[in-house]
Amino acid sequence: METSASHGRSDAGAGDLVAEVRTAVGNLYRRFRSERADGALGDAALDVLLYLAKSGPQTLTHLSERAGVAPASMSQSVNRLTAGGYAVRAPDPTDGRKVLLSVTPEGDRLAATNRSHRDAWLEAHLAALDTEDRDVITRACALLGGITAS
Amino acid sequence: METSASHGRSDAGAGDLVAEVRTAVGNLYRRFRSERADGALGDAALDVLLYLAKSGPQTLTHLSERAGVAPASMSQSVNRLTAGGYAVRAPDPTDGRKVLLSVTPEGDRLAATNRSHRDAWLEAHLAALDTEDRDVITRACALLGGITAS
DNA sequence: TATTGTTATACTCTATAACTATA
DNA sequence: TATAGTTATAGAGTATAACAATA
Repeated sequence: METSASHGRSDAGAGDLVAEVRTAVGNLYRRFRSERADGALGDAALDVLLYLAKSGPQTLTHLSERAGVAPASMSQSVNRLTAGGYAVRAPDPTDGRKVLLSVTPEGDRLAATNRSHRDAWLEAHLAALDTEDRDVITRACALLGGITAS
Repeated sequence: METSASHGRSDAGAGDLVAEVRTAVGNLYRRFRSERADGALGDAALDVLLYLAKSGPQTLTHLSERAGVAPASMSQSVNRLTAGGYAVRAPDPTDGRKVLLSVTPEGDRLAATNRSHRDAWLEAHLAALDTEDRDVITRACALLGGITAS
């Protein structure tokens, strides 16, 4: 008998693979969301903070597009950052309609704390894999990233 | 120069790989959540419905463990199914403490509608890949699934 | 007019705490 | 006592609609 799953036959395997991807992605995402250093910020707000800390000031539209959410949704995630004193809004000097979000020193501190903690769990497991297995995951991320980008 | 990303070097690549996995998983998850046939049910409730329709009656505890959420959270997802007439609660004949969730004929119909629609987008993209690429994704899902299960 | 961003409002999802019922 | 499940309550995340300000 053919082992259609491991050989990846075109028609028969595609449906099953969808389920496998859904399960793996769902479980990982939920795990990510629960891996936070403290309760100061939720996952979405923390993700924005980490991005701002790494990439410098960004406009709201850019942040919302990156996260794949509506501008109004991002505005509220940003509200949680500003309410906590982790970020500030400033007008864009070249275009008065735009707002530039920047991280405060306190936001930088929180970002540093969470960056290491947030990824520690997954990083440890990935480091335990051998080079070949990590390469498989790297290539799969690239393939799946190409799909979501399309 | 070495192409460290594609070769997956042990130490240097682990941190970057975490970011790649986070990005790919986050983007896919948000895409999944937005791919619903209609507004009758949210993603979590729909996921339970599809599972029940496929696997038959299950207890609440089993459903909560499968989804990786608290029993109280699952009870409320189930409430949305029963409120919409898509599932019913019944006592377990062998243990009065347990509740068995079952799908109604209407729930079965909604499940059938959503199952095809929900997966259509990803399935089309996966089918467009060649056998080798699909195999990479299959193996990556298995590897990542092993990590979340641990 | 088009773009950028905000607030108002409502819904889903999830968690913890407190409770009931059964084993 | 321990297990299975529920309700109450609260917070995060998201969306749409309506709005203001700037280009």
